[in-house]
Amino acid sequence: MAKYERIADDLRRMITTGELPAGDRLPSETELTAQYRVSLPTLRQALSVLRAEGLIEARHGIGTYVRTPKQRVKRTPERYHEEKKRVHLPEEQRQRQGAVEDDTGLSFDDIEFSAEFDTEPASDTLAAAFEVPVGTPLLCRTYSARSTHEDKPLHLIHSYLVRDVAAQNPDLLDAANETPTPWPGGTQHQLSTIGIEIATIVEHVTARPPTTAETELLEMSDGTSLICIRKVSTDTKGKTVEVSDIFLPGDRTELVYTTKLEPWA
Amino acid sequence: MAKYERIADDLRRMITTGELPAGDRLPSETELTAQYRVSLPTLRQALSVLRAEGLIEARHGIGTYVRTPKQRVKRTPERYHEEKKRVHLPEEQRQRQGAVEDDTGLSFDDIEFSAEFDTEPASDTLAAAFEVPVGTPLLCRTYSARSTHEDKPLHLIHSYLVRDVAAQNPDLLDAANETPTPWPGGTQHQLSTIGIEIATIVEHVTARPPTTAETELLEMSDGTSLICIRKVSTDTKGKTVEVSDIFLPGDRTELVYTTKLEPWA
DNA sequence: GAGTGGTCTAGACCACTGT
DNA sequence: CAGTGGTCTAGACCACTCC
Repeated sequence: MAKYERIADDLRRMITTGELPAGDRLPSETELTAQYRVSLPTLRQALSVLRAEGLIEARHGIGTYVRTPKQRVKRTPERYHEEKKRVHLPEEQRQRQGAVEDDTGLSFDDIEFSAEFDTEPASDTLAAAFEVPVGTPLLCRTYSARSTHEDKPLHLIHSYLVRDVAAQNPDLLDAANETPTPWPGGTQHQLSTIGIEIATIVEHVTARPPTTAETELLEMSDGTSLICIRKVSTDTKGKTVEVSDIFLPGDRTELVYTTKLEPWA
Repeated sequence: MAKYERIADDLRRMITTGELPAGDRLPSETELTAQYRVSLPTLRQALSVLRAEGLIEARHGIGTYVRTPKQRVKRTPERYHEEKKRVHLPEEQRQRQGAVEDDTGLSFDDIEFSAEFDTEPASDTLAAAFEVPVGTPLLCRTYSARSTHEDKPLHLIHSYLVRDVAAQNPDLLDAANETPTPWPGGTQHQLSTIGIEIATIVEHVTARPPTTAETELLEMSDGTSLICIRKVSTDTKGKTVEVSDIFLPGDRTELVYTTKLEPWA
């Protein structure tokens, strides 16, 4: 077994048994090289393993610390039921309760919101989902949200609509209607303005390491995973009307799905 | 910007644009050091970034390759409905169709199954879930499955039951009844033998990098995430009767959850 | 045996943080 | 300023794979 693996195993054991409690500072790199009788690069390789596993966190100029688990924001499909119920409420009520607030438990005023609109030709997979030719213009809306109290983004969303369909209500094409506050009532209300009722939402959940760009956008630390949800919304006739890619920081998110089974006769 | 970041960015661009297609071999490390005019450790740092992102894969003694995306096994809560329906079928039918087969589309004979039973004192979180005192003996059952055709495990599961409850049917305590083939009809049938009917299943989904031990157990490669599902099953009276921790390789799994919304009046 | 990636060393300098 | 982690070098040897 390699030296760096032995060191990583030893430190991991100390962390998981609580010998090195969460939040504690590890000895400095030079101290650890002396302790384990290895060169600095070798020691750093051991630390990089633990960093990749999310066990420790290095703070430049300060020290290396045992990471403390983050409070997780729960996200359930209940939000979609609530969003649908809100569609026919008066605007004032729609405005005060949005989907983001459902998830986070934060109030409307605590959330910083940003939206950016763009038009893109449909890729293979998106064209297939919408059942339109590849290259069909899609309205691509990019949303992000962050709490004003906490320092990190809550999510990053790319939402796709067929542009010609969305254009039936020109207000839907203008990002200005979602800046600085989101459209009151969310996407389901937006679609209702062009006669669309969402009947089914399917979420496809995957997870992978973030790219460096995603790490920066979501301000994720090393040793965390990115949860990706492809959300496909279909109307009452079974036609796909919206596709969203939702990116969530894996160390701060928990998805909750409830299945109710039919009772035996 | 650091040299290794420039190199990683350059190679990442070539991969994502298709200039370096999936499956292609990268130039050798010595070639790349010459090309980018850097030392070997610096170049290797650049490659380690891309490996952590899951973009490339090094094969010792052969070369470094652009990774090809894996076929994902879909997993939906539909399995739980099917499992419940099967409980009252005759054993022969139960045996030929198990939950693992539902997920993978593989037939009964293509799956290699292993089970190991153990008794553990309840931890804080498990005790809270079962509403029993901390330290109460729990039956901990560890399952894993792999396809006989493919080479990698499909999942790793720890299933917990209160030991005294399970002991009402001594067959449930004996791993021999699940080796080499799983209990016909799965956990829901097992619980039915002691008068328990599952009414609700809640899945809590999180994702994180695997530890080195988990990487080995599930034969995951670098640059992949671990999907963790804590599955809590409650009976018709709302009592928690089973808790499972399900671990899935993030690069080979897709979770699919469908939400049907109530129509507007 | 030739070529590949994996490990390790000793030492240097830089960048960040706190005092 | 001192102490910390971040980057980089030149060079060595090992382990694996293929011919």
